Amino acid sequence: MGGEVVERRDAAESRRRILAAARRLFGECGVDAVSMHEVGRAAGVGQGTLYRRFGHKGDLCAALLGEEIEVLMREVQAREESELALERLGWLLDRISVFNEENGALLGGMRNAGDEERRVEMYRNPFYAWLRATVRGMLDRAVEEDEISGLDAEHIADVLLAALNIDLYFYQRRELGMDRERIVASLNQLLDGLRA
Amino acid sequence: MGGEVVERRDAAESRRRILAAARRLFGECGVDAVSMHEVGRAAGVGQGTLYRRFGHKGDLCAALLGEEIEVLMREVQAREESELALERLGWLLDRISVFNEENGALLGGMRNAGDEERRVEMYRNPFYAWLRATVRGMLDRAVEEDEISGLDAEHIADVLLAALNIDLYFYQRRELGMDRERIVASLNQLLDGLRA
DNA sequence: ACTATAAACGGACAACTGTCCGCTTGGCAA
DNA sequence: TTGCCAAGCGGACAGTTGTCCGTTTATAGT
Repeated sequence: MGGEVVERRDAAESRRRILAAARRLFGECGVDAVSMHEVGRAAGVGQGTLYRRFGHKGDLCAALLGEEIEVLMREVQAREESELALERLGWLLDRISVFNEENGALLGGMRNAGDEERRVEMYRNPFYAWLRATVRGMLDRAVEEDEISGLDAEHIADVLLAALNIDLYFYQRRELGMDRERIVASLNQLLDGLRA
Repeated sequence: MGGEVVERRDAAESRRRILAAARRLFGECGVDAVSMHEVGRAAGVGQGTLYRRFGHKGDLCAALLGEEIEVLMREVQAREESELALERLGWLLDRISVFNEENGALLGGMRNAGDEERRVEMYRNPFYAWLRATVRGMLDRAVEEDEISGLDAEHIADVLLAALNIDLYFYQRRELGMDRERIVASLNQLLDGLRA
């Protein structure tokens, strides 16, 4: 196992240049206004090289989010076992809304998809899988500790995350004028309803 | 008011031909495998004509769904006032899951989007707006009648609909192996938690 | 019937995505 | 050091989306 072959030096350099160029261009012009060709040109690599590393713009966004995601994961792990599971879950939902506020552009970039395969790919993404497993774990724990009862934790984990998906979130924030606190509070009320 | 100018005869004929061609091609090859140019060619109209009527493939899918949507709307209206609001809502969620099963391909086509504008457009779509208003109305009614209490109906309406969005639905059905009944039952449990 | 004109038409075109493939090169083994 | 070759590279290219604009046509008014 662990057949991980190390990346060749030129390949690592290309990856670094691509990510740097993408970070700069996305920041300056917005994700949607930058084409993959522009990223390649700015990074000084050809299309083949670009697409070899990142199959599409969403991959690039996901890679750029990597660092932020690790911060989030560490914060979650640091809280482990420190309080009631349901309170930790409430905190996580709040934290995800903050993540949305801070990383909306890249999260949005990950959701651009031209066919069903791409759209479903979102849910297979390791970040989503981790969130899903984490939320589900908290729900399971809350059931074990008799904080709540009678729910399908696997399904409800998806429901809670769907409620915070970036497209809906932006729509609610910008077009419906809801604020972050209201959205989080409403989800917490929903969880409260499950209290045993 | 009602400044509705009638569609010119040639325009109406084009629309008819486009919808017929799209219905056939989407049915035969799947929405994603058919390009807008192919639809135009099959319909015997140019690109200009095609895009004049339907700004993008999602519009075309929405138009093809029109009839099914009207059936759904009439069914909902027929149930009006016939029972407790919360039961009507439970029924509607079940009905939406059936709609997903039957119209997944076209619903999916409406979600293909290459930028944020397009992604948010989904929520402005009249069908979504109607669903949203309907679910919210049922929740408001349930609060009035003291069936439930303490919830943000406007927000929860979006949550319930997000829980049934076609991408998540397909993922749960096909990759997680959940069945329709389980998904609907879990949402109903969630609603039960809100009972006063 | 005739004319004016707004609406509709169609296809060329520009931009973007993603793939393919022949050339180049880093790194290992002899 | 040399030679090998898998990995990497780049840019041409095919397919798609969506726009633009010169031409045609339905229809209302005379």
